[in-house]
Amino acid sequence: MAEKTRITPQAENYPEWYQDVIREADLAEVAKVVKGCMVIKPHGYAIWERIQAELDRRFKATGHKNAYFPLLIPMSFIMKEAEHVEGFAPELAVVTHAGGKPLEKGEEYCIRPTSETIIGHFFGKWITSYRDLPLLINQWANVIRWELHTRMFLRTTEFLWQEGHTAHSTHDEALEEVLHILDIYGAFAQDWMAMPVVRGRKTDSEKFAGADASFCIEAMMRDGKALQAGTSHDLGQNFGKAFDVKFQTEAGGTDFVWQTSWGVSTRLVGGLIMTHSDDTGLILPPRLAPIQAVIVPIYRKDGEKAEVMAVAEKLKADVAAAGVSVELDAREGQRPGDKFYEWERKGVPIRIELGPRDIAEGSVMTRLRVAEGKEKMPLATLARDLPAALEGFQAALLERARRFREERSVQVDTWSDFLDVFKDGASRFVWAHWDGTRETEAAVKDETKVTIRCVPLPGEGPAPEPGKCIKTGRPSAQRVLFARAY
RNA sequence: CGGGGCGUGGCGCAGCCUGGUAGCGCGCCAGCUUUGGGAGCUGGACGUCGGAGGUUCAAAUCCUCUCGCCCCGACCA
Repeated sequence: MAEKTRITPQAENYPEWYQDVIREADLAEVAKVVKGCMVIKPHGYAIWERIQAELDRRFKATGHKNAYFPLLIPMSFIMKEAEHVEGFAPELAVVTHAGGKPLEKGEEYCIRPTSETIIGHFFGKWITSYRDLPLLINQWANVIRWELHTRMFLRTTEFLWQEGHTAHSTHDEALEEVLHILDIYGAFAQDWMAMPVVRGRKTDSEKFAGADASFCIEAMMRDGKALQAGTSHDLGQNFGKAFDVKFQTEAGGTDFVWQTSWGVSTRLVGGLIMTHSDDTGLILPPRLAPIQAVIVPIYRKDGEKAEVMAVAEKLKADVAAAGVSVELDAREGQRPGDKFYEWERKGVPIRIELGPRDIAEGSVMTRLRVAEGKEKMPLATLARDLPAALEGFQAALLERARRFREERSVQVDTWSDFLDVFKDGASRFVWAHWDGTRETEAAVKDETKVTIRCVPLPGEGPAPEPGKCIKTGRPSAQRVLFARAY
């Protein structure tokens, strides 16, 4: 029988493949009626909810508290921090009319593109003493940035995220917070998303508008491009000064607070898709899969149906009791083959087939989402063994992703080799020397569209060794990460 | 904003050149037969052909304007 090709193969057209996977897994659709926006459908939103739940747990475990600030920000606030204005002004959506009347100049609001300014304002009201510090706040919210090019999950006009905002009495403490959060992001990406990341510092030209330094985690997608999956910023005293957030120090003087901000967004869902999925559809790591296991009952006659469904219901209850999120696909009118393909497209990690033959043998046929064949497992102990099987699958996905990345990571020492790696729009992770100047970085970008993703933190990437800049030949202390990026 | 493309049942498309009263596939609904890797047959529902104006006896088709979307470039989590 002819295989239905609902999903464009990755090798044929990667962007098409990405869109197809999202459609076939029923994660989201382009809103169309609202420019650049998307509708996150239940299966996609459920993944985001699982991401939220785990990150929220980790933030709270490290002393952060959730709060909520207004969606609308006075335009005057945005104007207060020079670099911030310059960075965000072009992509603001501004409210110019309200209550049936135009707003006066100076009364306009923008819809938040990020909340440093309005949170800075309130920090100024809340903080008076070193005893009020550190102040550790997180907000789950939506933001709007008027992007020219949008792609579902990766870059949409409106997106969901969390933004952490903290204030500290010393720069050392603020920097510690910035790096601590980066570790949380890195650990989450690796342990929950099964997505290996490189932790690093952004170059000056890539850093957040208004930050002294930006740190990031960078992941490799299956086309070799890099995805910035999370950022953590050392804001210095920039916003403290702009919003007059002063405090009395223990010694009796006054100082401006040292702030940080950090965030991850629904972009993570895009990263998840592009880290694991294949030409059959979505692949989800069990820890983030809304449905971890699906039971597909198989029967011919009504008599068989009653027996199979009874056993299936019992199995479902046992599996659920073992802590596994399980669904029994009892839909009529669809043959098992249909259901198999559907759940594969949706990325369910393990499928359990249960029919009269299995019941007679006291077993079930199982199949992991990434596997050659099926495995027979005893019915009696399945519920007990399933959690371990899922953990094994989680680990296997991480290992697979890690191997994929390593195979596409190279150290490059000459400009011609560099051009060769990135020719025809290809991308890999290239570790190469850079002279540290903005000019050289810009020259590389202009010529190749390749950017420096980050300067790796200690322990990331190749061990630091001096060398010569790939473009200018000038001295360099360590290799940095180059790649095409989303 | 520059270059290219496209708007026709829910989705994907044909029809347009050469005007004649809208068709195909998938999906959907009903019934029967099926059900261990994408089922078959029969019957059925669903369209102001993106919008406005014009030419004409007659416009999905020709002309003008307009709106929207997609792809490629400059901004970005």
